[in-house]
Amino acid sequence: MKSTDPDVELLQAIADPVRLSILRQLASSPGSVCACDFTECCTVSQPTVSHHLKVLREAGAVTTERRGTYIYYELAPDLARRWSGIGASLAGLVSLT
Amino acid sequence: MKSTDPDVELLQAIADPVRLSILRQLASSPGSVCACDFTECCTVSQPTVSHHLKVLREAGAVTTERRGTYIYYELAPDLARRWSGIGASLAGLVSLT
DNA sequence: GTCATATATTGACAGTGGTCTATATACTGC
DNA sequence: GCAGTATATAGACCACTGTCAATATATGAC
Repeated sequence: MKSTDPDVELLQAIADPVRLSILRQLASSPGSVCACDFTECCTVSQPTVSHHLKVLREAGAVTTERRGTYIYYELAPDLARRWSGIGASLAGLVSLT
Repeated sequence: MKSTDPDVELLQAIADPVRLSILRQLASSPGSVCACDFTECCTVSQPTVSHHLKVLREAGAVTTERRGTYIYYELAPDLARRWSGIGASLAGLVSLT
């Protein structure tokens, strides 16, 4: 289905139950979250979590930062803007934070 | 991948290039759009368009109205609100139209 | 260097989903 | 009733994707 369209790519990244859980956990956490914390919330194996994180990273939905052995994840700074942009093209949404 | 979660269902419905095109065409059209008008914009066959419209309908993204032989599609009235709700749970978006 | 732990990659499998052709259904007008 | 057109459904095919176990890589402590 080759997307090539970054909007579609972002939407496809978000449109998965595990990845949506990950993003919501990131959104509800004050700072960044260690990759090891996602395993418990999603009932999937560590490689599967790693795979989903990669998808989110490549879609530009999250950013990472290594601190020693651990890797910490955050929502991408422009995620809100991209979301608003797609929403505006769909339903005339006015938005902003 | 059984979604069961209506948010995931809506996102999966939107996260397809053909369906996103359909939604954008609906958003940019003043009134409702005849189903027959989607075939040209998307370069897919009529049954494929019908399939995508069904997915959008079942996800609650569009509503339909039959007028004679034709069936007209519109964006669902609560699509903007649902979009905002998901965005708020993801990135603290404030939105509204 | 070795060991332990955190994360990523590989490779395989099963299920899902988008697409088509062919066919069926729904509606209008005669 | 029949004919024509718009939309939907059925069934098949192929590609993609989510999942896992096994393995590899990376980092820190020693």
